[in-house]
Amino acid sequence: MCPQDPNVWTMNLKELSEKLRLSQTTISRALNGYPEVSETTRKRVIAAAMRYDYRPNGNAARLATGRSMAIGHVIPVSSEHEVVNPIFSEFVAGAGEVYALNGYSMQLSVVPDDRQVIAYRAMAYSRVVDGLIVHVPQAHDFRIDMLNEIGLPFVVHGRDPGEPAPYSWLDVDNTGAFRRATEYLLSAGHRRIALINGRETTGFAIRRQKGYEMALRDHGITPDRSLMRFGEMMETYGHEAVSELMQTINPPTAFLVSSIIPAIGARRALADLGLEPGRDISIVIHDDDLSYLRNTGDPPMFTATRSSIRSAGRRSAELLLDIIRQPQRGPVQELWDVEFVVGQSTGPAPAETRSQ
Amino acid sequence: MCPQDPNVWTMNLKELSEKLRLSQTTISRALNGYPEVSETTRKRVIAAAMRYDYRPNGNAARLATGRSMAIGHVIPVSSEHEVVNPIFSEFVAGAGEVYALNGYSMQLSVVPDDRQVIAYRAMAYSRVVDGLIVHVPQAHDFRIDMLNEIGLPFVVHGRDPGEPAPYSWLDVDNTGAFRRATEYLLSAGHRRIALINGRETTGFAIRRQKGYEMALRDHGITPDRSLMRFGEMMETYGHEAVSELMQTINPPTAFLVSSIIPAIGARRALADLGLEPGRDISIVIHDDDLSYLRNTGDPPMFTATRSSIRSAGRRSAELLLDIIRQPQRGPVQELWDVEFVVGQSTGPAPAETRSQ
DNA sequence: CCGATCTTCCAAAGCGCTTTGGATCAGACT
DNA sequence: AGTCTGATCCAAAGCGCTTTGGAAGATCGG
Repeated sequence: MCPQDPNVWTMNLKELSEKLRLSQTTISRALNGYPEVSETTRKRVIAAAMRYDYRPNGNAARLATGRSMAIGHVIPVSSEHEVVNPIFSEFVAGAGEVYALNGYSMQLSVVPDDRQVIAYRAMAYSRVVDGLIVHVPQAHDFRIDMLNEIGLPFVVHGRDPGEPAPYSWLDVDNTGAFRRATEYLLSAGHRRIALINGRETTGFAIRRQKGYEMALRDHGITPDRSLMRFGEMMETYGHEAVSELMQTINPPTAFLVSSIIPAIGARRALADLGLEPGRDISIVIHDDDLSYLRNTGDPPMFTATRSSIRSAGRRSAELLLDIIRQPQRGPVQELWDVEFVVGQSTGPAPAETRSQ
Repeated sequence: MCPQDPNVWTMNLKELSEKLRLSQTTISRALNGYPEVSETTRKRVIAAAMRYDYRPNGNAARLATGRSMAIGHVIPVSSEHEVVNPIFSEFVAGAGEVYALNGYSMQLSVVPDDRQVIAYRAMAYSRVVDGLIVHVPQAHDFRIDMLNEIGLPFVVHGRDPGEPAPYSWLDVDNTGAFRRATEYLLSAGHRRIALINGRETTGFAIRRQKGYEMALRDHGITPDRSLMRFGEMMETYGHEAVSELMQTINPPTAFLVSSIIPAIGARRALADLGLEPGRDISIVIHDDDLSYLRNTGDPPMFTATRSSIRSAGRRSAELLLDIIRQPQRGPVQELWDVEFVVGQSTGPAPAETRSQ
């Protein structure tokens, strides 16, 4: 068999070198900006390359250099709900910008979340990527150990809540954020505050719960498991969680919601009951600043702890590229503070529950 | 310089062949399932490969075969709003499933929408992908001509509303869907129906507008440009568009909204005015069936034309892989019908405007 | 027991780049 | 004139796989 490509055809280096009566070396160097070639021939080469529409074969270059100029991302699809968390697209958009600026491309693998390790392993070992971003670390995450062992550069978005093995990560201060948010509600007189959290095993959710419980305990309140929910970031999840909680004998007067998506469901559930956030009940969200779903308004519609996930994507990519360029440097870490903004969705606790 | 990889190291084919005292040929064939090798040696090879953790170098394989086993997607970021359309992540998730099932990977390029052509060209010519998916075709789309010229397999999600050049596409019947939706509102007595559409240049938006106008004309209504809005798929866009339209002297009694995201903004704008969809005013949306933002309920919260974007991603990927496997076959096309579901967000037109 | 036919394996030639280790030549300096 | 030094350029050796075109060895009918 001929190596396929029935139609696609572009000139290769050898042919171009014959046309130009120059060696392949010179052409390669001219095009890649090496100094060993005179400016006049460089110009000549570039002109010819344009004229004949010569493009180096990426796979050959990758093999020759040992660099793939690509970064891998594994996007898990919740096997339970078939949901792909919308924060990924936003994070990936941020990271993608940085890759593009630096001549890197991005390799995506969309896999059911229970098959993630396989996907990471495949990417790492096939050497088609020079580095990886690890998304949504869990407690005692396999992937971190595996990648450390392989020795492939990687950056974790978030932190393994387990033991602090040395690895590079970028995270927001989830504990601090949710502690702050809870304190805000407490100081407004709320005592029954529900937490509509993310999936229970994720590092994010664990830290957020911790911050929430710390604030409660500081005020002498024992965290009540029945006021906490864990789940996938879906609108319906927020709707269900809030609907259920509002049907209990002693419903919460305030909600802490892990993202704007379930918060929209939460708002809908409250609207079903004729309750208006900010007047009858309070909502604080964590706002990832999704580009298509902004917490806008003046004041913003939701009181929120805010941290741009897109910026996190950008910065994670930068860190990763730095690590790739300077592998000798040890792990880098970056913890981001979270902005707290007061919006329209919070108010004082109703008097009767307040005195309770 | 050594071809980098300071840490990462896995055994290569040559070394494994020496260990096994077999030729590289035999090992390659054994691992790739060719019949010219006995079952006993195949077992031996596989066992050794596992033991020594041998993984073929992907870039070498790609160069040798001429196949990259990768599909490219170019995701545009609106340079105006910095928005990445959330339907992409859903489409890509669907396509990604199919790629994974067939041993393909996905290469993503996130670029400002005005630099798309460059990104497509780079992907196509560097031969690091075996095919491409073209997203959001515009009228007289450059990319289609370019890819046809290059001869790289591709599938367009949507159709160029310009001249019907021969190319492969998968589309939903946007015209039919919006015609149907408009007719539904007309038959409920609505006469002033607003269209909150997508970006004006996109094939989707053009076809939807066409369907909307056809239905209006069928009922003797001249389409009114002042009732149409075009914009990025953002929550705030829906909010602004509806707020503005409701402030006019003769506001619409029904809205046709291009996606659930702006529809949420629309609903918020109406809530600001104390209006309840289904009772005071009507909304019909086009529902892409986003996994994290489902139009659920019984009946669903929004009356909608529904078509799963995830399924479209899956199917587009299948079509593309078929084309790659059988390049001699001509372009394939697939037009999907759209489901129409009546939900809670529509009702009869208010009496006063009805008689108007 | 011998040629024919499978079966099983191998040596070697790519794939299209990058990079090493010179070679060549002009100009500068003794 | 002879040597040295940069400035240019080149031939050839990889990178690690796949695939071609045989070559042995085993099997078998006659």
